[in-house]
This record gives sequence, structure tokens and C-alpha cells, in this order.
Amino acid sequence: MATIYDVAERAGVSPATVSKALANRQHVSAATRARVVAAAAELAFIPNPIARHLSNRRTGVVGFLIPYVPDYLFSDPFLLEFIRGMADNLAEQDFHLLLAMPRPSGESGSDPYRRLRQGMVDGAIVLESDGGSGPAAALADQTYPWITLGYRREDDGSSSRNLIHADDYGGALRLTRHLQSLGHTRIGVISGPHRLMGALEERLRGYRAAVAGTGQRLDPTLLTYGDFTPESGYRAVDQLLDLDAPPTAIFALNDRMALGAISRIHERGLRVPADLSVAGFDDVQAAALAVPPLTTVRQPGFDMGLRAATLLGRLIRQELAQFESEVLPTEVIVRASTAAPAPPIRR
Amino acid sequence: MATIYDVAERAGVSPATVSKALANRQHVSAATRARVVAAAAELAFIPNPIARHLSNRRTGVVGFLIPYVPDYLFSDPFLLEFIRGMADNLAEQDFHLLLAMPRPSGESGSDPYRRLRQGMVDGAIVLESDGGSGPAAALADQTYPWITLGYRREDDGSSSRNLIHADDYGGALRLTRHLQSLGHTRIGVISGPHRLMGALEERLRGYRAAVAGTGQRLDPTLLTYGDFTPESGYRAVDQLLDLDAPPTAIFALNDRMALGAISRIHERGLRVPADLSVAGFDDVQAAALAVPPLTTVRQPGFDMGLRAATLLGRLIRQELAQFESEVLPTEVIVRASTAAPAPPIRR
DNA sequence: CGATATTACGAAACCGGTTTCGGAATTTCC
DNA sequence: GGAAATTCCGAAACCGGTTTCGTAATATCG
Repeated sequence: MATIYDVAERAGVSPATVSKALANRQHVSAATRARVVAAAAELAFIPNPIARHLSNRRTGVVGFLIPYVPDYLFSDPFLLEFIRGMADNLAEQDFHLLLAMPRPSGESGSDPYRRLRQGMVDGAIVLESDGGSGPAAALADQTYPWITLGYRREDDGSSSRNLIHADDYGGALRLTRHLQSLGHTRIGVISGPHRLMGALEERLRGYRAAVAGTGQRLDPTLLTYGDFTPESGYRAVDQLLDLDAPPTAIFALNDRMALGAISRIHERGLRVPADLSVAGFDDVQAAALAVPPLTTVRQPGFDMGLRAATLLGRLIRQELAQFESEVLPTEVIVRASTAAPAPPIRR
Repeated sequence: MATIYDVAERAGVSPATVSKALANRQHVSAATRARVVAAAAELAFIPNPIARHLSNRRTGVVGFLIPYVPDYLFSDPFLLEFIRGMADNLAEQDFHLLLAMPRPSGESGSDPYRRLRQGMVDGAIVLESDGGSGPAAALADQTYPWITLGYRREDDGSSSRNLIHADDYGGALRLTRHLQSLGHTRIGVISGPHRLMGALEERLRGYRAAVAGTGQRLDPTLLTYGDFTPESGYRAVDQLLDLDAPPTAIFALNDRMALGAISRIHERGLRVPADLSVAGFDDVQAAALAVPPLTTVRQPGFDMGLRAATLLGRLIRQELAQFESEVLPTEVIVRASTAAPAPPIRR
């Protein structure tokens, strides 16, 4: 591997001049620059990034912290899209992406985020799934900038900064309105655990707003709680259909629960959407392949990762001190699992 | 940030001694070591990894190269499991994981693997999807060790080293035998493009071996070609069912095509598995949620990542010069989409 | 043409560790 | 008790860049 000293010798200049010439800085004559560039090319000189970083006091690495919430993680098709969006944009800004994934909580082992505390990164992007106490806490005392992908509340209740998330609220609102526009007035919901994650909390808020928008009072019996898994969607169907006044549509706050619900609905001898409409949220791969294909809400995973990377780069370069939370649009994807309610013959 | 000089001063020794003491090396008295350790603790000293790497000529970073094959990538639920398996194990070995994902082929831009050529990594893991000419080529002239996750043939046709993959052949073989044991003798196949990716080629080989095992001659009309997408599975169904002697079971070499096939089978008024059995390969999330749940083959993504990381670590530390390809077991998952063929009443 | 302003270049310091090697201090051995 | 062997420790070099700052060379100006 050629070093800057080799290049300097070949070009007949000092290493300092080589450094300046190759960085295209001032105070180097055109003739000298040309000689240096030629010498560097001949030697196939590639500056050692480690040495450069030591001098720069910058590492060129951005950390990506993922909480260990297995169900969320494995169920979330967007994680890859996030990563792709980030990696794509970070490469452009000349950053690396360093993954930090903690182990399953059982095996504590060493601090999963240790490397991020060693001054090994210039900034970080944190995926927050539970609204706060997770990995973000691990970065609270760090001096570098970081961005939250998701929702997070400050301890004092104030709204957070440096936040990027999808319009979960708006997506749920519009999806509920889609159901309403088909004629549904009793729409059951399969939500997450009572102690909600940020995103699902927002989705539920969207549903509530849509119901309130029609002047209806929210019927609490239409609100069931799952745990993100298909099985919990499956069980919620029984709870909803055994009501005295069952819903004509079910809105599951994620696709997996929606797919579980469809499966149970079929078992009970009902058809989707003829007897009961079902909608989800996420637009996972399975949604389009389901029988029937699932009406759902898509969020722009790639763009979220891209925006996070863009903004983090600006924070690192101090072109920006901070930003208010940035909300990316969601899109209602209408497929075949939703239709007008059946005339109220059967109950 | 405290440096080694600060610690040295506080402990009343030289930086060299601090370095040795903290690295637990010989030639440091117990008393001195204790003083150094105490001083380091008081100052919350964390060695600067960049400086350390510069001196060590090691970066502590391992690259992960992903080819840009969007369909493969986005459809592959194992990518995350790979990554998790790798990240998990690499963290234990004190390595970082650096992602290198090229852009969509249109936007050439800068060399997506540039960082991996700059001596920025100590080793790499390459995800190969097309049997050879992809990212592995980018590393051919590098001096550090790297491992292929997938299949790859040497140019001279010899079998490759440093290869890790699942037992695609065996999985397909056993799945086909499962269908045969149910009584199926005409099993249609939905394969990949004629120019196959490594893994699908192996799966097809497994199918062929199972058919040959019964003494049957392979009927070429039962072999159709898709392109990994559900739509191609959908279309393949028509081709297979319109045969003079249609199959009683369909084995799609990936789950997505299997799910597309099921969808088309339903449309044609047939039932799965009563009229036609369907099986896939991969065990994607959607497989378990499908109607009916899909019989398929699962591969150990996490373990593959973990093994890759383990072996790469040993290659980097030169505890190992190379290894023959390592094959991890696959498992047939029998669900409700396969059953005994219907008695040959309807044709 | 001489004084001044500007530019080009390089020596040296620096980033923060690790490692080599030599000398001093201590221990071992006869 | 003195020679030899061993142990501790630190000065200095090194990894490979960047940056500062002083000086030499050149350009500008009256």
C-alpha cells in the first residue's frame, strides 16, 4: 500500500503538499498539483482512512441502533428499507453505517452500544419502538448528534426534536375514512398492547379522530387489544364478532394482526369482504399476497431512512443545530379486503 | 475525553506502561498495574479506537456486501436474520459490521464498494445471489479474507472455498419426498429464470434427485420457469394446469411464487390442498399466514450469519487459512397446503 | 528598481495509541 | 557478597495522515 510519503517522494514534494494538493486546497500551484496527482495515480494511492480519521477527529461512521424487540423487528419489513435508505444516502455523504443490535435481553453480556460510546461514531440514528426508554437513553450523554426514527417523548413531556416518523396518525385517519365512505359505521379495531408503542398509539389516535369526525361516540367495545402477532388478531376476531352489535369492518393496526383476523374470519364461515371488511397497516409483503389482498396503509421506509441520513449529515457538519420532528406521508392502499357492508340481513 | 497521557500522568508512569498495563501484558508489576487501572477508572478512560487501529494496522471492521438484486433482496426475509446472526457474533469478537449496498444499477455513481478497497475493513462477507460475477469480483484483488454467503463457482470450474450456504439441495429433496409420500407422482415445479441463481439451481437439483429416486423419468413439461415474483407463480399455474396431464402437486422453488400460485389456483375454482397441493421454499413470514398455511422449507438464516462471522473472525486472526464450504441444515415445514392427491375423478 | 504584498512550499507538531529496545533495579545463584 | 539473570519501566519511534506557521519565492505597486 502506497502512503502519502511515497507519493511525496515520487512527485518531489513534501507530504504536506501532497495532502493539500489531493484535497484540492488553496496555496498549491497548478503545476505542482498536476505532478502530485500524476504521482498518486501511478502509485494507485488511496489515503488510509484510519489515519485520516485520527487526524480529523472524525470517524466517518454513523451508528444505527436497533432495540431488541424481536416481534417488532422481525415483523417489520421496513427495517430493510430504512437501512437501504440510510446506507444509500450516507454513502453519498462519505459515511459508513455501523450496526448496533443488542442481544436478546436474556444474555446481557457486554454493553451492546459500547462502540457508540467510544467516540467511534460521528452521529447516530436510533430506531425507537416503544416511545422512549430504549437505546436513546444510551446516547443521552453522548456529545455527538443523533436522530430518532420513530416516536419519543421527553421526560418533561415536551415534544422531542430530531425526530423522523411516518404520518401514522394521518394514515389511520384516512384508512378509517375509507371504510366510512364505503358505508361502515361500526368499525372494530385491533390495537397493540395497552401500553402502546409510539406508532400504534398514533394510529389509534387517527382512528379515533375519524370516528369523532362523524359525530359518533366511540364505542369502547369495538376496541380490542392484540400484541402484534397474527394469533392475537385471530383471537380478537372472536371477541369482536361475539358482540351483541358486531362491527361490519375490522381495522387492525398492523398487517400481521389483520392477516390473523382474516384467517379466523374464514374459519367462522364468513367471507372477506362480503361479510366483513378487514384492513391493516404497514403494507408488508404478505398483505398483497393475502387472500383476499389486504387493504392497508403504506409508509415510506426508504424515504424515512434517506431523510434521517440527510439530516444527520447536516447535524454532524453543523449546518443545522436541530430540527423539529419531520413527518413523512403515508398512503392508503385499497385492495380487495374492504367493500361496502352487507345489507343487515344476517346478524 | 481522557487520553492515555492523562492516565499516565495521574498514575505517575509513562504512556507505554499504561498501554501494557491495560492490555494485561507481561512485564508490568502488579502494584503498577493496579495504580494504572485505578487511574484509568477515575478518568473514565476509553482508548480511542481510531488511534488504536492506526497503530494495529487493523480496523476492527468487517464489511458486508450485498448485491443489488432488488427482488431477491426485498423478498428475502433472511437478510435480516443473516445480519442479526453476523452482528451478534461479530460484536462478541469486537468487530463492527459495515454495510455496503450498491445503488440500483441505473445510478452508477461512485464505486459502491470503494470503502472496502481502502483498507477500511479487516475482512468481508459477501452475499452472492447469482453464482458468481457480482460483488465477489470486487474483492478478488483484496488482501484480506472474505467469505461467501451463498454459492459461487471459481472461474476454472473448481469448487469454491470459504463458502457458507444452506442445504438447498437436501431441503428440496426432502420436500419432494414429502409430496411423494403423500402419493403424488406428478409434481410440477416453478423454478427461477433459466439462468439460475445458485440457491435455486440447487433446489432444482434436489427435486430432480427425488424424482429420479423413484425410478421415474423426469417429465420436462412439469418444469416451468418463473422470476421469483408472485405474478410469475400465478402465470405458471395456468401453464401447468393446462397440460394434458396436469400435476397433482406444485413445488415452487420460493414461497412468493408459491403464494402467487395459490392465488391463481383459487381463481380457477380449485382448492388447496384438496384439488392440488402446493409447497414453497424459504418459509417467509407470509407462508405461515397464507390461506391455507404453506408447506415449505426453512433455512437457518441466523445460524448462517453466525457461522460466517465466526469463521471470518478466525480467518482474520489467521487461526484458519481457509475452509471448505460449510452447509447448514434446512428443515421441511409441513403445513396445510399439502395433502394426498384427490382420487383421479376430475381431470 | 526597491519596498511591499502575496503565494508556494515544507519542517515540524499533532492526532492517540502500540511496540521496540535499552538501561536501571531487583532477584537468583554460587 | 559479587556476578549473572531476570524483571520493570520509559524514551523514542512508529502507524499515516492533517494542519500550523515560518520562510523562500514570486508578483504587485509606486
